Amino acid sequence: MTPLISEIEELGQIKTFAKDEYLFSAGDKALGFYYVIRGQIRVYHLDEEAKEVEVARFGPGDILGEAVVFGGEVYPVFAAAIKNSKVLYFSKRTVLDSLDNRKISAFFIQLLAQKCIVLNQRIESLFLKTVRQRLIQYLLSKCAGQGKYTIVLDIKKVELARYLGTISETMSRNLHDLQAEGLITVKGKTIVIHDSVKMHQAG
Amino acid sequence: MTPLISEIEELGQIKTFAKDEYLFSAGDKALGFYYVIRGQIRVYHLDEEAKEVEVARFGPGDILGEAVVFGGEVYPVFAAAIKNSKVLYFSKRTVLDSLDNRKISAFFIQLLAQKCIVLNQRIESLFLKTVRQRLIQYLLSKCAGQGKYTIVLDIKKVELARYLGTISETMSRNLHDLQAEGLITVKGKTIVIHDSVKMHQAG
DNA sequence: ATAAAAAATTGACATATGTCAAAGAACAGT
DNA sequence: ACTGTTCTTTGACATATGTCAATTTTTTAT
Repeated sequence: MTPLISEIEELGQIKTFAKDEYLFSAGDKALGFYYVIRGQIRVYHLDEEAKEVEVARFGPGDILGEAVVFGGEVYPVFAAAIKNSKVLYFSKRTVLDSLDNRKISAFFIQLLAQKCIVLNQRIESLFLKTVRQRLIQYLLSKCAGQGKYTIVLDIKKVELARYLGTISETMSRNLHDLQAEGLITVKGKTIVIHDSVKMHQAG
Repeated sequence: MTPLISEIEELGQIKTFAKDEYLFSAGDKALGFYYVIRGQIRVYHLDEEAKEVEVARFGPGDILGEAVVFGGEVYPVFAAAIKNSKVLYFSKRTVLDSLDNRKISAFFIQLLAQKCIVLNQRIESLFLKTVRQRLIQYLLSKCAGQGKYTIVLDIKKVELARYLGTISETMSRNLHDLQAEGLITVKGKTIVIHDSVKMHQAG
């Protein structure tokens, strides 16, 4: 989620993509990037057996492709809409020509810097050895402070599993264990954390 | 490795750090970042048992701390020199005041964008299931094209193991296996890849 | 050269995790 | 409400990996 500033909004042009339509393909020259207004974008690449492996998903308020536009040559992945989507498209030329504007350049510097920080956190959490630890950390990251919290997952559990670097079966078992230990209550997509402090200790 | 441009070099001030001296500590306000001229900087954080966990290492030509300066508030980690080191220090104020200069802002945008790309690649490689796959990918990344290659590790094997998200024992066994399969020859820090194509297939 | 310290390898072993398969639960469309 | 589809959970099982401990190799210092 990144709110745009008006100076930048003006640079973009509105585009719409129907469900399953491509924004770009791997290998395409990176000529522009996208701000999602409405809908959802799936980013994936193909493995050896030409099977799609999802690497990220972007929704309203997210920006995608900017790192490649500013720091690379060609998109390394595919991007396709999974719902009818509305986006703001920013062409590389237009944006580069606007970097004289201090507000605009500062915006992108901050945007990219924050992305770096998030990516670094992601890497660190992948270094946590067990799925249990990664799962606990993820759940705790969804609630601030201490006490009791209710989390409602906004993604499918398969997707959460992938995000945590595992598969749904293993995650399911870990959720089950945490529940058996009395740390959480799971009901469909709703997860109640009974005590975030105890939860943290259990990691 | 990032070569500086003269406009930016002028903004920095030379500082030296003795072996084991701190550049900054976790929790410190992020008031500036560093370009390493000579020496080596260890970046780490402390786990629950107050044990140091290294997360990165920076050498000549590397820039550290810039993402936090541009996109955060406080350093999330510790940084200390592991050799006597010479660096260029850039204060946040000085750099922010210089973003009117198009060349300077473009430099940082590209720098951060490329870092994002590298971090994304890192995340993707951590998603490769087995240590074997990650090791093979790492070795292949060290040699371009196809054919026979000789790699000389410039880091300790424990460090490479950590980088790959594993421990030295497991890496050692995997190197042994690859050698037994005739794919590589290991002699100390020197690793010879006999055929990068076969190597790739073995992943 | 020799001794001491650090790094790397190897073995034995427990276990968390992925794979395969099947059963249950939640969901969407008619 | 019913039916087909998708998502989730559970079980049985093989295995890659981390842990602990011992040994060998390499590096460093005297």
